[in-house]
Amino acid sequence: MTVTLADVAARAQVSPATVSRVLNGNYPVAATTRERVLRAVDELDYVLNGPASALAAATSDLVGILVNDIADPFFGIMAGAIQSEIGGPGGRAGGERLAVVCNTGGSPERELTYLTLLQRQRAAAVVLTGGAVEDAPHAAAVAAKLRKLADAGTRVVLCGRPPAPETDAVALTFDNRGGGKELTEHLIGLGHRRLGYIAGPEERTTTRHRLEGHRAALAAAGIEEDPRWTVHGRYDRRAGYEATLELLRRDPTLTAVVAANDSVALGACAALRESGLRIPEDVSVAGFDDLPFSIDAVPSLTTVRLPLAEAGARAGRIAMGREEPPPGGIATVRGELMVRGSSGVPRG
Amino acid sequence: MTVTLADVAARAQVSPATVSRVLNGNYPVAATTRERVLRAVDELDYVLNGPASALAAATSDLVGILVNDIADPFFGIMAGAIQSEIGGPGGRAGGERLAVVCNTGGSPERELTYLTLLQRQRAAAVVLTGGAVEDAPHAAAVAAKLRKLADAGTRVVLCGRPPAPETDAVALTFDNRGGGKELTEHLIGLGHRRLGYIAGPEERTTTRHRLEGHRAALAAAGIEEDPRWTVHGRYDRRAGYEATLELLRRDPTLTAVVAANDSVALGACAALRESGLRIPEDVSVAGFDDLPFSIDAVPSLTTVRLPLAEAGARAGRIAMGREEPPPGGIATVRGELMVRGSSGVPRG
DNA sequence: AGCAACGCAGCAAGCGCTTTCTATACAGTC
DNA sequence: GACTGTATAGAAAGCGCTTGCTGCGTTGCT
Repeated sequence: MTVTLADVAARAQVSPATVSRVLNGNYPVAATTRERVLRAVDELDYVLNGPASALAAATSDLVGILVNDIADPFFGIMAGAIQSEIGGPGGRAGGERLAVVCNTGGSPERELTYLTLLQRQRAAAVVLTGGAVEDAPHAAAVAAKLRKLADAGTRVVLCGRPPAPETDAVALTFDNRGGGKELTEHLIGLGHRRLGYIAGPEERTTTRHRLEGHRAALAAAGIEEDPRWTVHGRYDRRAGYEATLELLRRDPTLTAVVAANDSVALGACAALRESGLRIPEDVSVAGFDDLPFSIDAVPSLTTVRLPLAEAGARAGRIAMGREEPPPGGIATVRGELMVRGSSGVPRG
Repeated sequence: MTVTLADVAARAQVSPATVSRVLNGNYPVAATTRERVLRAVDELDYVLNGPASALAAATSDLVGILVNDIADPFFGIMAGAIQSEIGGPGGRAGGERLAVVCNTGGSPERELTYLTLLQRQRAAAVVLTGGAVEDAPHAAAVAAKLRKLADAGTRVVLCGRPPAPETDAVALTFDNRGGGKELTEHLIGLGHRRLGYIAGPEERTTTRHRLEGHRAALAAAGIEEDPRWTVHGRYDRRAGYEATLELLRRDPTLTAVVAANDSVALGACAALRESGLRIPEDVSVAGFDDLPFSIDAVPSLTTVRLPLAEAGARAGRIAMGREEPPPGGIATVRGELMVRGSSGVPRG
């Protein structure tokens, strides 16, 4: 039925071992033999049996990329960059690896299950992207899994995710705290004193870090924060829309709204506009991430640019062992404040 | 080093065969024995060896999803929906399958390579999303691959992609032609007579179909199209921006710009605005797809909504054999015209 | 010319699992 | 009490590939 190595060997009049060596190219094979084998492979339209090969060699060419939300360009951009470095088809690398992205949907259980599935497949490497959930038991479970993966020879790297303690996974962390601080400092510098903050889901590290940065900036400026100024929600436009309405209800005198990310900011803009408020004349808005669409918002969004593609590419190279991990296994990737039209001097 | 089935068997004082049967649950095993085995699995923290299992059983639990651009929500939304139905961790389905998305970047070679890689892994199913490239040799190569995959027992389904002739792959096709026609009819109905069209890459089926719909509408209204009114570019905002500038240069009297998709439309809006033109007073703009951000554009985008998530979910179910394929293996999924603020009556 | 060294190919032993077939044990039946 | 039937567990034969080791023919050296 299906063509096997042995069939190719028979056709090329060599032993299976030789065919295997030609295919893997890590053993000297005479040029003429090689050619004969290659011809046979071609003629028989042979396709290597991945599982068999993985079993015998005790390694596979699978590389997993875990993302929280595949429909979100934040992850898509990172995943694409990682994948392009992993090799995969068309990547810069030589060997053909199957770089696959797994969508956890932000669910801790799915994250764990995917890790198990990848462990089961004896993945060559795993890259986890985006913020982690701040649940101690879950964090411990993930750490344990990562340790086990590493033990089994799987390279683990975290991209845009805080380091995992008790683990020697390489981590490329975004400086969410610093970015958040800078962003709010910018608004304060413009004269804002009453700033609403639309945070992400409570339990995520990213949420907490950005919020901490925001608060640090307020504190540094001697602004006392009103608890009513912070609303939590999901990382999407809808949440931004609703949260903004809520903020406006709580305190109509706010002059700025800082959003957890750009999508949320877009929702905030919509809500403000529908409430008859001009941006930035009446209320300034700021986002985070600088996704491609942010510059097209009207007015264009003041935000913090995260080098998603660069970080992803680097993570990919590290996962492939083509770049040295940063000293200590941890690197912080900084964002860059992008001041655009959505932020301005407050009225009055 | 690593725990194997035999280790578990030894610990549970049963044969490896029994352990395998407990794990696969398709053979009667006494409750007490089962429990003993399960306990051993737990105690040893055993993880099945995927490749070995795939080799022995001649099937794997991998399901591949091919997308053209993982950073584009158009694909992200579909992929997410497919994945959630595939089962994967947390999906509705029972068995745990590893649903993985592969990013072809729109490159025909990568598409082929990924298919080979999936074939090599003996994937259980493969879903190809998005438009295909209209290159005869490549189409033939893909068709051949798909046939081979199907022969090997892999279920193949196309989602948002035209049917593959000479293949019995199930196809859920978007009615790009109909949507394009309806969109342009809407603009014509508003009084537009000079409409620019920013098309996608020339060689893509999606591009051609949408453009055909546009032209059909023009023809039906007796509007003779000026070749200068069509510009081709990539499916991103940048292309939309540049193409719009080009269109304006070629014919400053255009009263409407129809874009290949929403991202392109966003770029078009930016270019128009920078050229001092108001939307829709001076120029109307229309997109396609109705991605989440489209409603947030200012003015919000008139576009054609494609039921991406629904189609993806259906494709996923079909791929898993949990839903009957449509009669004839081909179904057309229609879009819905969303009239919003970016289109209006032309000036004058 | 003689011996070591080398290059290249084959043998064969697994890799860890699934599954067919067989064996055992018990319960039910006449 | 011998016999058949049913339920459950085990033995063993691979699945298709990789790789350490062996073997042989040839080249290089003295």
